[in-house]
Amino acid sequence: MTAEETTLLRHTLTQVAPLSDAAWNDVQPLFRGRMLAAGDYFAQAGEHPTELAFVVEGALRSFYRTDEGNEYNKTFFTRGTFVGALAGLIQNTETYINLQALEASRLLVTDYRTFTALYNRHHDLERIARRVIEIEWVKKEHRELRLVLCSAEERYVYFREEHPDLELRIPQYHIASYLGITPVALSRIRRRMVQDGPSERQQIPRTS
Amino acid sequence: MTAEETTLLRHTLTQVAPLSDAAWNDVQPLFRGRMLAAGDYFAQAGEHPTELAFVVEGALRSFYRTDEGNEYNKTFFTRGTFVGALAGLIQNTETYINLQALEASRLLVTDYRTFTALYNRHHDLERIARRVIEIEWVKKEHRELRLVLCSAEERYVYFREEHPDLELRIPQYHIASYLGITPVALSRIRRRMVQDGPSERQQIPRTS
DNA sequence: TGCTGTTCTTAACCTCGGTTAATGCGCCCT
DNA sequence: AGGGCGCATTAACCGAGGTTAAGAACAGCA
Repeated sequence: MTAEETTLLRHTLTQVAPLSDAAWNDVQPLFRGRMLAAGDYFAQAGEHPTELAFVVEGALRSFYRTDEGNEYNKTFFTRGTFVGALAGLIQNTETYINLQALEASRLLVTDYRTFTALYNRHHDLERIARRVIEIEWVKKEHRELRLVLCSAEERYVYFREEHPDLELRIPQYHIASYLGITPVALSRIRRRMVQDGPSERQQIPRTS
Repeated sequence: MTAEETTLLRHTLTQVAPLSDAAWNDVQPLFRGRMLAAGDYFAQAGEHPTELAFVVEGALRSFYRTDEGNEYNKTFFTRGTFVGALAGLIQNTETYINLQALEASRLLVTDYRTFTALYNRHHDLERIARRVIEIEWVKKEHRELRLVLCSAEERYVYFREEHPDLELRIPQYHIASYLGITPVALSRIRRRMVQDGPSERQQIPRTS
């Protein structure tokens, strides 16, 4: 773990709510650096997840795989975000979500139970955790509204605004899966957009 | 506020995580009873929300209204649940969500800022808040998966399992809106189901 | 009793996205 | 150079759900 990496982690935590030096001194040694190659899994459906990570470099996706083997990309994770099989960690159950590196990625990894145990000693840390999950909840609400109220083309435009860097780094079928459509449909949409120009879209409140 | 009402509130909080008597003694006086008639609003889009409520009796819906006046029912709230324009409360901004009573409803209402200020004095209260929002996050994840991976018919079946009491109490167009379809489509689905019997459905992990 | 408003149903037509399959393109390998 | 592979595109067809509009059932009420 380089100084730059821990600084990014500390900075990210502090941005959410104040973090005391005492809490940080307990938090910092819990994390270990880890490299993932493209295609490597950080968590797999059916496993009981135990780890939480912070992305320093690279990109990951969380996805759900149906019984028939279809995949739905739920979220993309890039530099400065936390990644983990949250539902499994929170409920202390097996996860049904897969977490996979889309490219070579650098993570800071901690044991989730050990981390949350610190909440007892450091109230400020639990406050940060509360704020983080609240913010994530709001993001989920926005995503829900887009899924229901926006066309696939509108969702595609939003994706490009949300992840301007990602579009060129990952294959289009991953983007299609994130939008909840097939690669064929995304290709049609892209053609329509270059021919006719992007059409007007619903104003769904923005995250951040 | 009757004793039965405060008992339900305390019981609901305690189920999430331990609640000290000291914290409860500070929490309890913050809440005031309020009745809503069917159709009354607890929060309206464009307002800056300040209140959080606990449903003791009745039913409410949260919904988003598009620029064209179309409504999408995001959630139903019934006895024993918390209701509020969460995104607005959390981010201290105007809300884009409406909260409306679907039938005569009894709420216990508190000022959100006053309530969250208690987190400073009572760590256990902030823990409960963290757990509550975590659980809500998991519910949102499940809803997202259903929206993307399940057909309208499958979502309808899930709705009936999730709210077995509600189906008979509220008009079908509210259910259709919750499912993200039109009343016409729901009517078609209902006919298909009584004729052919409900079809097989995707196994999306259950909430609760 | 009839009028009115609300909700649900049904039918006819249309659109968007799914499905399947063929084609093309770039890239890696030997 | 040639073969193979992964990915994007395109076309043809299909089906779920949207749209519009017309009835049916029912309740409230003068």
